[in-house]
Amino acid sequence: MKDHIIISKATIDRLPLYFRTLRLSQEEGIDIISSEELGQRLGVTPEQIRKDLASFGQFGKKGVGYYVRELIRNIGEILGLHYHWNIAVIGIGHLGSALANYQNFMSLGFNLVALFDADPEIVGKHINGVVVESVDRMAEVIQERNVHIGIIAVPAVFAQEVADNLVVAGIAGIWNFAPIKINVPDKIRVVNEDLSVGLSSLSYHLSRNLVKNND
Amino acid sequence: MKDHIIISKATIDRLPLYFRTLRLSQEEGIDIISSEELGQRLGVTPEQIRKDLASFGQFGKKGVGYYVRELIRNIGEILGLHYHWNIAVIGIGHLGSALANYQNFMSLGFNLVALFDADPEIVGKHINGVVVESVDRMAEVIQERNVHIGIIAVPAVFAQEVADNLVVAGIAGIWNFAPIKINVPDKIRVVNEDLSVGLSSLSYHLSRNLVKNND
DNA sequence: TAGATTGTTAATCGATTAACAATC
DNA sequence: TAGATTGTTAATCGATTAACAATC
Repeated sequence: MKDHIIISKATIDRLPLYFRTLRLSQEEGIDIISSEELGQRLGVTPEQIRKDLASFGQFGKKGVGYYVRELIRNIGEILGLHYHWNIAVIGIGHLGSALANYQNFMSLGFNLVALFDADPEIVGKHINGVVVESVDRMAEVIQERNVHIGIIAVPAVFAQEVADNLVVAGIAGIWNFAPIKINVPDKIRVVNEDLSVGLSSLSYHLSRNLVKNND
Repeated sequence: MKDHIIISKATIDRLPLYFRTLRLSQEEGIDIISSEELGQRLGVTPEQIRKDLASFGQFGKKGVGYYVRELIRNIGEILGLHYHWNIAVIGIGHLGSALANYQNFMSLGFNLVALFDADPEIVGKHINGVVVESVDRMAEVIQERNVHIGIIAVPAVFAQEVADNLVVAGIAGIWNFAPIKINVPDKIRVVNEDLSVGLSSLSYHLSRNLVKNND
């Protein structure tokens, strides 16, 4: 693996897509797939796929294609899914419980090991086999259960406070669903998931259709 | 508005961010804001903000900054939020109900007007003031209630079928949460929301930290 | 007027697409 | 061997950053 070279964010974001589509192909009994065929299945050009993969090594066989099983393993390792990170969800409202129940995370190899909420009514409930703890116990539970990734699903006003506590507790990465910028030390990795972006961009494009049709 | 020029996707995706941060600033009583100050608040460079806004017109005052109230209105109109699109959620599982309850959509001006599920146990329930209809009635309900945007929150295997039905019913845009590529006619706008991308990219970066620290 | 800040043009950087030699 | 398909290099395209003139 050429890990001295910086890989583009766009490439990294496409890898999960490749991973998932390859697994589907595998279930269909496909053993070997060309970049052409894979590209068709996920709406990406074959050149793009070859370029993306080539930045990590030579996974294909010229004149043949890619061995599906092998490529799945390789992409999984590139993404670090084989580490089976322990994840915790903070804020067990509608969104938090949906995330706690989201089976796709488990199928990617993540382990849900802790849930937290501030509401005494919710603390003690079981979701997806995990009991909801009080946020007061966050630091100790995170250390005990060796949580690597914290998923913030609390209202925006509490997000920074939760982030601070996660950092103190020794979390490595944060996945933030609160619609607000959180500030953390540089060594902590943060990915923001902003649900209003998708819907707003739809709105933008639909409006433009209206304008165009009125020409 | 210079709508003959093609605006970059990256710019459009930042507008909702500006919009939200401006509204927060407004609540704090700020009337005028500079690109410098706004940039600090959302972690974007001031040049980026000025460039983005300038592609739609001249919204600021040189030597002064941007009038917050006015800029909010302008960005809202660029994004087409003033059209108050009618939205429907299909698939009222954990994720679907979380989306149906997500207040941020309402605050952006979207109207939740319909919910659909295939499970008779779920049909008839009320969520966020809207009753869940059977998917069998999708076409007629969508037309009756003039639904513009369909949010697909069904399992991947049913996503294409749902998309086809939405298209037949005359939907304008689709927001797809199913982890699969859906095929629709070109005139239909699709935005894919892929929750496994964020978590996988976190995993990727955390793995690289491990590798680096072992040097 | 002097200071501040926008809007725009030019320079740089990064990502995608095209082309093709290498090779299975 | 001939055909197919990768991996890589070069060319193009697009987005960000830097610089600064315009002007409030």
